[in-house]
Amino acid sequence: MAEDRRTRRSRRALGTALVELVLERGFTALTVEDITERADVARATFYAHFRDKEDLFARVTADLLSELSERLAPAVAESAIGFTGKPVLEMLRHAHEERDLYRIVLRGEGDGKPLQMFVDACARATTEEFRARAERNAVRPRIDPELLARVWVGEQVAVLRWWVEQDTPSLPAAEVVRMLLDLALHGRYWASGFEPPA
Amino acid sequence: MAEDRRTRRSRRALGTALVELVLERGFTALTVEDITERADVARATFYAHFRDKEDLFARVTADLLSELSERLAPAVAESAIGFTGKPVLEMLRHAHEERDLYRIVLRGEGDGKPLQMFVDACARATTEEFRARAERNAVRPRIDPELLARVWVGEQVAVLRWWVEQDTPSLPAAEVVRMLLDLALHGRYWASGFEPPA
DNA sequence: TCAATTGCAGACACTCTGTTCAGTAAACGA
DNA sequence: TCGTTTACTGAACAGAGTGTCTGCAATTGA
Repeated sequence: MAEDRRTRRSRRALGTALVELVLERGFTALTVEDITERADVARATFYAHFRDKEDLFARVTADLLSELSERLAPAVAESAIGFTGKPVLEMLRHAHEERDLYRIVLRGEGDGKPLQMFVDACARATTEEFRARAERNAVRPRIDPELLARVWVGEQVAVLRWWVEQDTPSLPAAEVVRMLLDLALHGRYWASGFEPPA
Repeated sequence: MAEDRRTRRSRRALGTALVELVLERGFTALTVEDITERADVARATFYAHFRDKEDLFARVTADLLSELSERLAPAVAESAIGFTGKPVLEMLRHAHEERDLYRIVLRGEGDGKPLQMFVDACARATTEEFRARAERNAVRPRIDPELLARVWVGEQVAVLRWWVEQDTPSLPAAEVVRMLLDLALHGRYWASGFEPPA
Protein backbone atom coordinates (compact mmCIF):
# COMPACT_ATOMS: atom_id res chain seq x y z
CA MET A 1 0.00 0.00 0.00
CA ALA A 2 1.95 2.91 -1.33
CA GLU A 3 -0.33 5.76 -0.35
CA ASP A 4 -4.00 6.59 -0.54
CA ARG A 5 -4.92 7.95 -3.94
CA ARG A 6 -6.81 10.86 -2.35
CA THR A 7 -3.73 11.81 -0.39
CA ARG A 8 -1.61 11.88 -3.52
CA ARG A 9 -4.20 13.88 -5.41
CA SER A 10 -4.50 16.51 -2.70
CA ARG A 11 -0.78 16.93 -2.21
CA ARG A 12 -0.08 17.23 -5.93
CA ALA A 13 -2.90 19.70 -6.42
CA LEU A 14 -1.70 21.85 -3.54
CA GLY A 15 1.87 21.76 -4.79
CA THR A 16 1.09 22.83 -8.32
CA ALA A 17 -1.37 25.44 -7.08
CA LEU A 18 1.36 26.93 -4.92
CA VAL A 19 3.82 27.10 -7.80
CA GLU A 20 1.31 28.73 -10.11
CA LEU A 21 0.24 31.30 -7.56
CA VAL A 22 3.75 32.20 -6.42
CA LEU A 23 4.61 32.84 -10.05
CA GLU A 24 1.57 35.07 -10.40
CA ARG A 25 1.51 37.01 -7.14
CA GLY A 26 4.62 36.19 -5.14
CA PHE A 27 4.92 33.99 -2.07
CA THR A 28 4.19 36.45 0.73
CA ALA A 29 1.06 37.76 -0.94
CA LEU A 30 -0.51 34.31 -0.85
CA THR A 31 -3.11 33.01 1.57
CA VAL A 32 -3.62 29.40 2.46
CA GLU A 33 -7.15 29.86 1.20
CA ASP A 34 -5.84 31.15 -2.13
CA ILE A 35 -3.89 27.94 -2.51
CA THR A 36 -6.68 25.60 -1.47
CA GLU A 37 -9.13 27.44 -3.71
CA ARG A 38 -6.86 27.07 -6.74
CA ALA A 39 -6.21 23.43 -5.87
CA ASP A 40 -9.94 22.85 -5.32
CA VAL A 41 -9.37 21.40 -1.89
CA ALA A 42 -10.87 22.25 1.48
CA ARG A 43 -8.81 24.48 3.73
CA ALA A 44 -8.95 21.93 6.54
CA THR A 45 -7.41 19.38 4.19
CA PHE A 46 -4.42 21.63 3.69
CA TYR A 47 -3.64 21.53 7.39
CA ALA A 48 -4.05 17.77 7.38
CA HIS A 49 -1.00 17.59 5.09
CA PHE A 50 1.13 20.64 5.81
CA ARG A 51 1.86 22.82 8.80
CA ASP A 52 1.67 26.07 6.84
CA LYS A 53 2.52 27.42 3.41
CA GLU A 54 6.24 27.56 4.23
CA ASP A 55 6.08 23.84 4.95
CA LEU A 56 4.42 23.15 1.61
CA PHE A 57 6.99 25.26 -0.22
CA ALA A 58 9.83 23.56 1.59
CA ARG A 59 8.59 20.11 0.59
CA VAL A 60 8.06 21.06 -3.02
CA THR A 61 11.59 22.44 -3.31
CA ALA A 62 13.07 19.53 -1.39
CA ASP A 63 11.51 17.15 -3.90
CA LEU A 64 12.94 19.21 -6.74
CA LEU A 65 16.37 19.11 -5.19
CA SER A 66 16.45 15.37 -4.67
CA GLU A 67 15.18 14.87 -8.22
CA LEU A 68 18.02 17.05 -9.46
CA SER A 69 20.73 15.29 -7.52
CA GLU A 70 19.46 11.94 -8.80
CA ARG A 71 19.74 13.13 -12.36
CA LEU A 72 23.11 14.71 -11.73
CA ALA A 73 24.73 11.65 -10.19
CA PRO A 74 25.56 9.74 -13.41
CA ALA A 75 26.81 12.86 -15.20
CA VAL A 76 29.09 13.72 -12.30
CA ALA A 77 30.44 10.18 -12.09
CA GLU A 78 31.08 10.14 -15.81
CA SER A 79 32.98 13.41 -16.01
CA ALA A 80 35.47 12.52 -13.33
CA ILE A 81 38.42 13.82 -15.30
CA GLY A 82 37.99 17.58 -15.70
CA PHE A 83 35.52 20.30 -16.58
CA THR A 84 33.38 18.47 -19.12
CA GLY A 85 30.28 20.53 -18.42
CA LYS A 86 28.06 17.45 -18.45
CA PRO A 87 26.52 18.06 -15.00
CA VAL A 88 25.82 21.66 -15.91
CA LEU A 89 24.10 20.60 -19.10
CA GLU A 90 21.99 18.13 -17.19
CA MET A 91 21.00 20.84 -14.74
CA LEU A 92 19.97 23.16 -17.55
CA ARG A 93 17.81 20.39 -19.01
CA HIS A 94 16.20 19.86 -15.64
CA ALA A 95 15.65 23.59 -15.26
CA HIS A 96 13.99 23.67 -18.65
CA GLU A 97 11.53 20.95 -17.64
CA GLU A 98 10.76 22.47 -14.25
CA ARG A 99 11.02 26.04 -15.46
CA ASP A 100 8.32 27.54 -13.23
CA LEU A 101 9.69 26.08 -10.03
CA TYR A 102 13.24 27.08 -10.92
CA ARG A 103 12.09 30.63 -11.55
CA ILE A 104 10.41 30.85 -8.20
CA VAL A 105 13.33 29.43 -6.29
CA LEU A 106 15.92 31.54 -8.10
CA ARG A 107 13.89 34.67 -7.46
CA GLY A 108 14.44 34.02 -3.78
CA GLU A 109 10.76 33.60 -2.94
CA GLY A 110 10.02 32.55 0.61
CA ASP A 111 12.61 34.78 2.25
CA GLY A 112 15.26 33.19 0.06
CA LYS A 113 15.34 30.10 2.23
CA PRO A 114 14.77 27.52 -0.52
CA LEU A 115 17.38 29.28 -2.64
CA GLN A 116 19.92 29.18 0.17
CA MET A 117 19.33 25.49 0.62
CA PHE A 118 19.82 24.99 -3.09
CA VAL A 119 22.98 27.08 -3.17
CA ASP A 120 24.44 25.53 -0.05
CA ALA A 121 23.77 22.02 -1.29
CA CYS A 122 25.43 22.81 -4.61
CA ALA A 123 28.36 24.52 -2.90
CA ARG A 124 29.02 21.56 -0.63
CA ALA A 125 28.87 19.09 -3.49
CA THR A 126 31.09 21.27 -5.65
CA THR A 127 33.64 21.75 -2.90
CA GLU A 128 33.97 18.02 -2.47
CA GLU A 129 34.18 17.53 -6.22
CA PHE A 130 36.97 20.11 -6.46
CA ARG A 131 38.89 18.52 -3.60
CA ALA A 132 38.54 15.02 -5.04
CA ARG A 133 39.58 16.22 -8.47
CA ALA A 134 42.65 17.99 -7.15
CA GLU A 135 43.62 14.86 -5.25
CA ARG A 136 43.06 12.57 -8.21
CA ASN A 137 45.11 14.70 -10.56
CA ALA A 138 47.72 15.54 -7.97
CA VAL A 139 47.53 19.32 -8.31
CA ARG A 140 47.55 21.97 -5.61
CA PRO A 141 44.66 24.48 -5.74
CA ARG A 142 45.83 28.08 -5.99
CA ILE A 143 42.66 29.17 -4.21
CA ASP A 144 40.76 27.56 -1.36
CA PRO A 145 38.35 24.99 -2.82
CA GLU A 146 35.49 26.17 -0.67
CA LEU A 147 35.77 29.74 -1.87
CA LEU A 148 36.25 28.60 -5.43
CA ALA A 149 33.10 26.51 -5.10
CA ARG A 150 31.18 29.54 -3.88
CA VAL A 151 32.37 31.58 -6.83
CA TRP A 152 31.51 28.82 -9.25
CA VAL A 153 28.06 28.25 -7.79
CA GLY A 154 27.37 31.97 -7.68
CA GLU A 155 28.19 32.26 -11.35
CA GLN A 156 26.13 29.19 -12.05
CA VAL A 157 23.08 30.49 -10.26
CA ALA A 158 23.31 33.88 -11.93
CA VAL A 159 23.45 32.30 -15.37
CA LEU A 160 20.71 29.85 -14.51
CA ARG A 161 18.42 32.60 -13.35
CA TRP A 162 19.12 34.70 -16.41
CA TRP A 163 18.50 31.72 -18.67
CA VAL A 164 15.31 30.64 -16.95
CA GLU A 165 13.82 34.13 -16.80
CA GLN A 166 14.09 34.73 -20.53
CA ASP A 167 10.71 34.64 -22.26
CA THR A 168 12.17 33.07 -25.38
CA PRO A 169 15.44 31.24 -24.67
CA SER A 170 18.05 33.24 -26.57
CA LEU A 171 20.67 30.52 -26.23
CA PRO A 172 20.35 26.73 -26.26
CA ALA A 173 21.64 24.91 -23.21
CA ALA A 174 24.65 23.51 -25.06
CA GLU A 175 25.75 27.03 -26.03
CA VAL A 176 25.57 28.22 -22.45
CA VAL A 177 27.68 25.29 -21.29
CA ARG A 178 30.32 25.98 -23.92
CA MET A 179 30.42 29.60 -22.85
CA LEU A 180 30.90 28.67 -19.22
CA LEU A 181 33.71 26.31 -20.14
CA ASP A 182 35.42 29.07 -22.08
CA LEU A 183 35.11 31.33 -19.08
CA ALA A 184 36.57 28.70 -16.79
CA LEU A 185 39.49 28.16 -19.14
CA HIS A 186 40.34 31.70 -20.19
CA GLY A 187 38.82 34.01 -17.60
CA ARG A 188 36.60 37.03 -17.89
CA TYR A 189 39.38 39.25 -19.13
CA TRP A 190 39.65 37.16 -22.27
CA ALA A 191 35.88 36.93 -22.60
CA SER A 192 35.48 40.68 -22.64
CA GLY A 193 37.64 40.86 -25.76
CA PHE A 194 41.12 41.60 -24.51
CA GLU A 195 44.10 39.48 -25.48
CA PRO A 196 45.34 37.42 -22.56
CA PRO A 197 48.24 39.19 -20.85
CA ALA A 198 51.61 37.46 -20.92
CA MET B 1 14.04 73.41 7.60
CA ALA B 2 15.51 70.04 6.73
CA GLU B 3 13.28 67.74 8.77
CA ASP B 4 11.82 67.65 12.23
CA ARG B 5 14.20 66.11 14.73
CA ARG B 6 11.45 63.84 16.10
CA THR B 7 10.82 62.50 12.64
CA ARG B 8 14.46 61.71 12.14
CA ARG B 9 14.71 60.04 15.54
CA SER B 10 11.68 57.82 14.94
CA ARG B 11 12.74 56.76 11.46
CA ARG B 12 16.26 55.94 12.53
CA ALA B 13 15.04 53.99 15.55
CA LEU B 14 12.61 51.98 13.44
CA GLY B 15 15.23 51.30 10.80
CA THR B 16 17.86 50.00 13.20
CA ALA B 17 15.24 48.03 15.11
CA LEU B 18 14.23 46.33 11.89
CA VAL B 19 17.79 45.41 11.00
CA GLU B 20 18.49 44.00 14.44
CA LEU B 21 15.33 41.95 14.53
CA VAL B 22 15.64 40.59 11.00
CA LEU B 23 19.10 39.41 11.91
CA GLU B 24 17.74 37.73 15.02
CA ARG B 25 14.48 36.21 13.80
CA GLY B 26 14.16 36.70 10.07
CA PHE B 27 11.95 39.13 8.20
CA THR B 28 8.72 37.16 7.87
CA ALA B 29 8.64 36.23 11.51
CA LEU B 30 8.51 39.89 12.50
CA THR B 31 5.49 41.86 13.60
CA VAL B 32 5.11 45.59 13.27
CA GLU B 33 4.63 45.63 17.01
CA ASP B 34 7.92 43.76 17.50
CA ILE B 35 9.66 46.52 15.59
CA THR B 36 7.98 49.43 17.35
CA GLU B 37 8.59 47.82 20.71
CA ARG B 38 12.31 47.44 20.01
CA ALA B 39 12.47 50.98 18.66
CA ASP B 40 10.51 52.27 21.65
CA VAL B 41 7.96 53.98 19.47
CA ALA B 42 4.18 53.83 19.39
CA ARG B 43 2.67 51.53 16.80
CA ALA B 44 0.59 54.37 15.38
CA THR B 45 3.81 56.29 14.76
CA PHE B 46 5.10 53.50 12.58
CA TYR B 47 2.17 53.88 10.23
CA ALA B 48 2.68 57.63 10.18
CA HIS B 49 6.01 57.02 8.47
CA PHE B 50 5.73 53.71 6.61
CA ARG B 51 2.97 51.81 4.85
CA ASP B 52 4.06 48.44 6.25
CA LYS B 53 7.23 46.57 7.17
CA GLU B 54 8.06 45.91 3.52
CA ASP B 55 8.02 49.64 2.94
CA LEU B 56 10.40 50.23 5.83
CA PHE B 57 12.74 47.53 4.59
CA ALA B 58 12.64 48.90 1.07
CA ARG B 59 13.61 52.38 2.25
CA VAL B 60 16.42 51.13 4.44
CA THR B 61 17.92 49.16 1.58
CA ALA B 62 17.36 51.97 -0.90
CA ASP B 63 19.34 54.27 1.36
CA LEU B 64 22.12 51.71 1.56
CA LEU B 65 22.20 51.39 -2.19
CA SER B 66 22.44 55.11 -2.87
CA GLU B 67 25.13 55.41 -0.22
CA LEU B 68 27.05 52.65 -1.97
CA SER B 69 26.79 54.13 -5.43
CA GLU B 70 27.96 57.49 -4.07
CA ARG B 71 31.04 55.86 -2.61
CA LEU B 72 31.64 53.83 -5.73
CA ALA B 73 31.49 56.73 -8.17
CA PRO B 74 35.04 58.09 -7.67
CA ALA B 75 36.60 54.62 -7.69
CA VAL B 76 34.84 53.72 -10.92
CA ALA B 77 35.84 57.00 -12.55
CA GLU B 78 39.44 56.50 -11.48
CA SER B 79 39.84 52.96 -12.75
CA ALA B 80 38.70 53.73 -16.27
CA ILE B 81 41.46 51.69 -17.87
CA GLY B 82 40.90 48.05 -16.95
CA PHE B 83 40.21 45.70 -14.06
CA THR B 84 41.87 47.58 -11.23
CA GLY B 85 39.57 46.20 -8.57
CA LYS B 86 39.21 49.56 -6.88
CA PRO B 87 35.40 49.59 -6.99
CA VAL B 88 35.26 46.09 -5.58
CA LEU B 89 37.57 47.06 -2.76
CA GLU B 90 35.41 50.06 -1.97
CA MET B 91 32.33 47.85 -1.89
CA LEU B 92 33.98 45.43 0.51
CA ARG B 93 34.85 48.34 2.77
CA HIS B 94 31.28 49.52 2.68
CA ALA B 95 30.05 46.00 3.39
CA HIS B 96 32.35 45.84 6.37
CA GLU B 97 30.91 49.03 7.83
CA GLU B 98 27.29 48.05 7.18
CA ARG B 99 27.83 44.39 7.85
CA ASP B 100 24.46 43.63 9.44
CA LEU B 101 22.46 45.18 6.65
CA TYR B 102 24.56 43.49 3.99
CA ARG B 103 24.02 40.15 5.66
CA ILE B 104 20.29 40.59 5.69
CA VAL B 105 20.07 41.69 2.10
CA LEU B 106 22.40 38.98 0.83
CA ARG B 107 20.44 36.34 2.68
CA GLY B 108 17.51 37.28 0.49
CA GLU B 109 15.28 38.41 3.34
CA GLY B 110 12.00 39.96 2.31
CA ASP B 111 11.25 37.52 -0.47
CA GLY B 112 14.58 38.37 -2.06
CA LYS B 113 13.23 41.64 -3.39
CA PRO B 114 15.89 43.95 -1.92
CA LEU B 115 18.55 41.53 -3.13
CA GLN B 116 17.14 41.51 -6.64
CA MET B 117 17.15 45.30 -6.69
CA PHE B 118 20.74 45.28 -5.54
CA VAL B 119 21.77 42.71 -8.11
CA ASP B 120 19.89 44.32 -10.95
CA ALA B 121 21.32 47.75 -10.17
CA CYS B 122 24.84 46.31 -10.10
CA ALA B 123 24.25 44.32 -13.28
CA ARG B 124 23.02 47.37 -15.19
CA ALA B 125 25.93 49.50 -14.05
CA THR B 126 28.42 46.74 -14.84
CA THR B 127 26.96 46.15 -18.29
CA GLU B 128 27.39 49.80 -19.15
CA GLU B 129 30.89 49.81 -17.74
CA PHE B 130 31.84 46.78 -19.85
CA ARG B 131 30.38 48.32 -22.98
CA ALA B 132 32.11 51.64 -22.40
CA ARG B 133 35.40 49.91 -21.68
CA ALA B 134 35.23 47.80 -24.84
CA GLU B 135 34.50 50.92 -26.86
CA ARG B 136 37.32 52.90 -25.28
CA ASN B 137 39.89 50.20 -25.85
CA ALA B 138 38.52 49.22 -29.24
CA VAL B 139 38.08 45.52 -28.52
CA ARG B 140 35.19 43.25 -29.45
CA PRO B 141 33.63 41.26 -26.56
CA ARG B 142 33.70 37.49 -27.12
CA ILE B 143 30.58 37.16 -24.95
CA ASP B 144 27.54 39.42 -24.73
CA PRO B 145 28.31 42.17 -22.20
CA GLU B 146 24.96 41.76 -20.48
CA LEU B 147 25.52 38.08 -19.81
CA LEU B 148 29.08 38.71 -18.79
CA ALA B 149 27.85 41.33 -16.36
CA ARG B 150 25.40 38.83 -14.84
CA VAL B 151 28.18 36.31 -14.40
CA TRP B 152 30.46 38.88 -12.87
CA VAL B 153 27.81 40.19 -10.48
CA GLY B 154 26.76 36.68 -9.53
CA GLU B 155 30.32 35.82 -8.63
CA GLN B 156 30.63 39.11 -6.78
CA VAL B 157 27.52 38.56 -4.73
CA ALA B 158 28.50 35.03 -3.84
CA VAL B 159 31.91 36.16 -2.61
CA LEU B 160 30.41 39.12 -0.80
CA ARG B 161 27.94 36.94 1.01
CA TRP B 162 30.61 34.43 1.96
CA TRP B 163 32.88 37.21 3.19
CA VAL B 164 30.18 39.01 5.18
CA GLU B 165 28.81 35.87 6.80
CA GLN B 166 32.13 34.81 8.31
CA ASP B 167 32.28 35.31 12.04
CA THR B 168 35.94 36.25 11.93
CA PRO B 169 37.00 37.52 8.51
CA SER B 170 39.44 34.92 7.25
CA LEU B 171 40.72 37.15 4.48
CA PRO B 172 41.28 40.92 4.39
CA ALA B 173 39.43 42.83 1.70
CA ALA B 174 42.59 43.46 -0.30
CA GLU B 175 43.30 39.73 -0.50
CA VAL B 176 39.84 38.99 -1.79
CA VAL B 177 40.20 41.64 -4.48
CA ARG B 178 43.53 40.23 -5.59
CA MET B 179 41.99 36.78 -5.81
CA LEU B 180 39.13 38.00 -7.94
CA LEU B 181 41.54 39.74 -10.25
CA ASP B 182 43.52 36.53 -10.64
CA LEU B 183 40.34 34.68 -11.46
CA ALA B 184 39.35 37.27 -14.05
CA LEU B 185 42.77 37.04 -15.65
CA HIS B 186 43.46 33.32 -15.56
CA GLY B 187 40.11 31.59 -15.14
CA ARG B 188 38.94 29.00 -12.69
CA TYR B 189 40.83 26.20 -14.36
CA TRP B 190 44.10 27.86 -13.43
CA ALA B 191 42.82 28.73 -9.96
CA SER B 192 42.04 25.11 -9.18
CA GLY B 193 45.71 24.25 -9.69
CA PHE B 194 45.96 23.03 -13.26
CA GLU B 195 48.44 24.48 -15.70
CA PRO B 196 46.75 26.62 -18.32
CA PRO B 197 46.14 24.53 -21.46
CA ALA B 198 47.94 25.58 -24.62
C1' DT C 1 -19.09 -5.44 0.48
C1' DC C 2 -17.21 -3.29 4.60
C1' DA C 3 -14.08 -1.20 7.76
C1' DA C 4 -10.75 2.33 7.59
C1' DT C 5 -9.18 6.37 6.01
C1' DT C 6 -9.53 10.83 4.03
C1' DG C 7 -12.03 14.90 2.56
C1' DC C 8 -15.54 18.32 3.62
C1' DA C 9 -17.88 22.45 5.53
C1' DG C 10 -18.40 25.32 9.14
C1' DA C 11 -17.31 27.29 13.55
C1' DC C 12 -13.90 28.68 16.97
C1' DA C 13 -10.52 31.72 19.42
C1' DC C 14 -6.61 34.04 18.34
C1' DT C 15 -3.12 37.23 16.26
C1' DC C 16 -1.86 40.78 13.33
C1' DT C 17 -3.08 44.56 10.38
C1' DG C 18 -4.01 49.20 9.14
C1' DT C 19 -6.90 53.27 10.42
C1' DT C 20 -8.81 56.79 13.35
C1' DC C 21 -8.93 60.22 17.06
C1' DA C 22 -8.51 63.16 21.02
C1' DG C 23 -5.03 64.41 24.24
C1' DT C 24 -0.17 65.40 25.21
C1' DA C 25 4.56 66.62 24.40
C1' DA C 26 8.25 68.31 21.74
C1' DA C 27 10.41 71.21 18.26
C1' DC C 28 10.49 75.23 15.62
C1' DG C 29 10.71 80.22 14.25
C1' DA C 30 10.60 84.89 15.62
C1' DT D 1 11.07 83.39 25.80
C1' DC D 2 6.51 82.30 23.88
C1' DG D 3 2.98 80.99 20.69
C1' DT D 4 2.25 78.00 16.93
C1' DT D 5 2.97 74.10 14.49
C1' DT D 6 3.99 69.49 14.24
C1' DA D 7 4.76 64.87 15.73
C1' DC D 8 4.01 61.21 19.17
C1' DT D 9 0.85 58.59 22.21
C1' DG D 10 -2.42 55.16 23.66
C1' DA D 11 -6.53 53.19 22.89
C1' DA D 12 -10.12 51.43 20.21
C1' DC D 13 -11.87 49.60 15.79
C1' DA D 14 -13.22 46.42 11.95
C1' DG D 15 -11.29 43.22 8.91
C1' DA D 16 -8.43 39.46 7.32
C1' DG D 17 -5.85 35.38 8.00
C1' DT D 18 -4.33 31.51 11.00
C1' DG D 19 -4.49 27.06 12.96
C1' DT D 20 -7.59 23.74 15.34
C1' DC D 21 -11.55 21.03 15.99
C1' DT D 22 -15.97 19.05 15.07
C1' DG D 23 -19.50 15.58 13.02
C1' DC D 24 -20.74 13.88 8.66
C1' DA D 25 -20.04 12.30 3.78
C1' DA D 26 -17.31 10.21 0.22
C1' DT D 27 -13.50 7.13 -1.37
C1' DT D 28 -10.48 3.81 -0.87
C1' DG D 29 -8.07 -0.79 -0.57
C1' DA D 30 -8.71 -5.47 0.78
